[in-house]
Amino acid sequence: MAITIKDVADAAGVSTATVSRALRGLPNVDASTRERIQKIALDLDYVISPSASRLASGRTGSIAVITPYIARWYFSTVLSGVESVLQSAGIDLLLMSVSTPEGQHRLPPAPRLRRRVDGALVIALSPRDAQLQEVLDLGLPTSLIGLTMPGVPSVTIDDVMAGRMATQHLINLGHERIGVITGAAVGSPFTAETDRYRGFEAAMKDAGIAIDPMLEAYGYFTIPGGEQAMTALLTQRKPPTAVFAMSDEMAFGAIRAMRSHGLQPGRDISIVGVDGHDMSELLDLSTVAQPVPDLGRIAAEALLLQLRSPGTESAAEEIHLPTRLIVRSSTRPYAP
Amino acid sequence: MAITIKDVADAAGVSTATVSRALRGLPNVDASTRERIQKIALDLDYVISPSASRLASGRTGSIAVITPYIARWYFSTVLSGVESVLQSAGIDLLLMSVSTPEGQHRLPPAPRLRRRVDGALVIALSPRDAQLQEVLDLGLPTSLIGLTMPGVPSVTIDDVMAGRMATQHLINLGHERIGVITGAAVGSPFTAETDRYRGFEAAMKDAGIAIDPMLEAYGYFTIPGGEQAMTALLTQRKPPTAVFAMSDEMAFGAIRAMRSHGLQPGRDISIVGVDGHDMSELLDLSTVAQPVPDLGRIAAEALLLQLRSPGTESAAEEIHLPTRLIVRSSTRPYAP
DNA sequence: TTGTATGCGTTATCAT
DNA sequence: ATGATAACGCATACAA
Repeated sequence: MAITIKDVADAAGVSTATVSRALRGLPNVDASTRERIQKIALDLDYVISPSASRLASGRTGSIAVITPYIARWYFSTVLSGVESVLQSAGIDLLLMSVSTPEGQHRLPPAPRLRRRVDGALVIALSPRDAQLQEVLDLGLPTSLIGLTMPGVPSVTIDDVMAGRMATQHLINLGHERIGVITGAAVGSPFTAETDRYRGFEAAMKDAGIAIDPMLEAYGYFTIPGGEQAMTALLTQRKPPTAVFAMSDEMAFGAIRAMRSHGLQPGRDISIVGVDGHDMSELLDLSTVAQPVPDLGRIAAEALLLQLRSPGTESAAEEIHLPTRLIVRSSTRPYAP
Repeated sequence: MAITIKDVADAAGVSTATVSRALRGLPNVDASTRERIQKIALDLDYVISPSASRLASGRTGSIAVITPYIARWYFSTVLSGVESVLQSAGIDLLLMSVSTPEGQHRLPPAPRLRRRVDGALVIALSPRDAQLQEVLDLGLPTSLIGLTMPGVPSVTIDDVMAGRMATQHLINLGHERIGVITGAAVGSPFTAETDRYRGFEAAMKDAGIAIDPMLEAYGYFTIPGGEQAMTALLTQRKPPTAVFAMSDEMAFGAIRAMRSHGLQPGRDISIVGVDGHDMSELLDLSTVAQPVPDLGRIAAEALLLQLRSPGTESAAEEIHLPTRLIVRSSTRPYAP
């Protein structure tokens, strides 16, 4: 059927071993023979059989990306960053989504990884997720994106700082009744959400402003959730004059709720999000932008490095990428 | 190192052939021995070596998804549909993005496909894309999503109908000066864009309304592009009273342009898009919604079917999924 | 129903 | 620098 390494070897009058070495750029191959072999391989339209190569070498040349969502902005954007790096490196990208605690029925990821990838990249699962633990227990080289775990390499932003920046921005504008839209009730430790809340707390404390528990609402990191949360805040006796939404998508929903109530973002109530979502500019939303494609890119590069350095149990580096506050018209000075 | 089929065979007191058959659910295996083998495999924590299996069988158990973008809504949403089906089928999903005509430097997809996938799914490339042609020339079972080509199975919406529905909606509201925001200048045939334009033309013709070339603008299917296009339309001597944007994202940009000019969607100028983008509800955008996750799901299922039916050169079915008009407040009756 | 034996296409070890 | 050859782990045609 297809051309094999043997065909190339015969055509070149050398052994398959030499062809293998030549084509892979290994040393100890005469320059002229290498060149000849390369030309013949090209002429014959030879492509290596990945299965055979993998079986013989033990390496798969592919890595898995494990994510709870594919179609959401943050996740697809991380994924695009990962993909660009892996493509350049000639590594196959296996995509697998996993169920979320609430989510739909899916196969657990760990069994699907065994013997088929050299490493894994995990996007924004909860640190206490059992599935995540199973993946880590596989002992594969793994990097985390958007979450941290002790002893595991990761790439994130400084979420405490992000929460602080957003909150401080509102405080600087003179706001004191500051609401916050978080994800859900129970925040597990070490999550982005928890860290952002800590930043919120710290900024409020530094400013000497008491946190009003009535001004907290759950938005579940979705647009409808943000809308509901904001509606809840607006129907309070004393609504906030400014709101910190822990994601742009929740902020979008919040803006919608404001409009439904005849309120205008910025003019009537200030709101700031986190993400730097594509749509944030469109909606004139102030936000703490994170370099999402870079999160994916850098995590992928770190993982590749880990794969290439045999044995070197890297020091489980935690990489933090910088965020920046983008001020738009959704946040304005407090004007009673 | 790892457990092999031999270990399972020895432990069960049978041959590796029987283990292979038993574990893959092939017939001609005694029920009791199969059960015993399964239990032992489980106890031993045996997982099959994909490389070895692929090498021996010739099948890879994986399919590639080829897409020009990963982080854009349409593409990531299609991808999520594809992924759910492939995961259920136990097929590996190899993700590879390709360069667009304008796009960044990337490796051509075809060489990366050879000998490593059983089939390919292509999302919304141009029918005249050379890369697409190379992929098709590979002779792999392939399904197209969001584009059609003679002789190749595909899953799309009826784009002519989509264009017609959107336009007819505006006409029904009494509009006559109807603008249109398309992708770019040269529309290749058989593309969604061209078809949507044909639907636009047909609806206008049926209504006896002349098409004003001055009311056409290019939005390049992006938000900024849509914004520019709308700005161009608004700075005409006689701006349109309604606009058909060929994608929701271009409509989003258009809405922004309208706001910049102090105009309100629906009240001042009506606008309708195509997609049913997550954000369309948030922005109260009327749109012709397409079942995007279903496009991916159904294409994946069709491809799986094709892979399972050996030899059956399926009749290159073109599947069209239904769209539906969602009316929101961005479109209102013409009121001079 | 089960076992035997060969082939799948490389890589890597050990010679030369 | 190059060659010979034994793995690599499974699938499958053929026998039994």
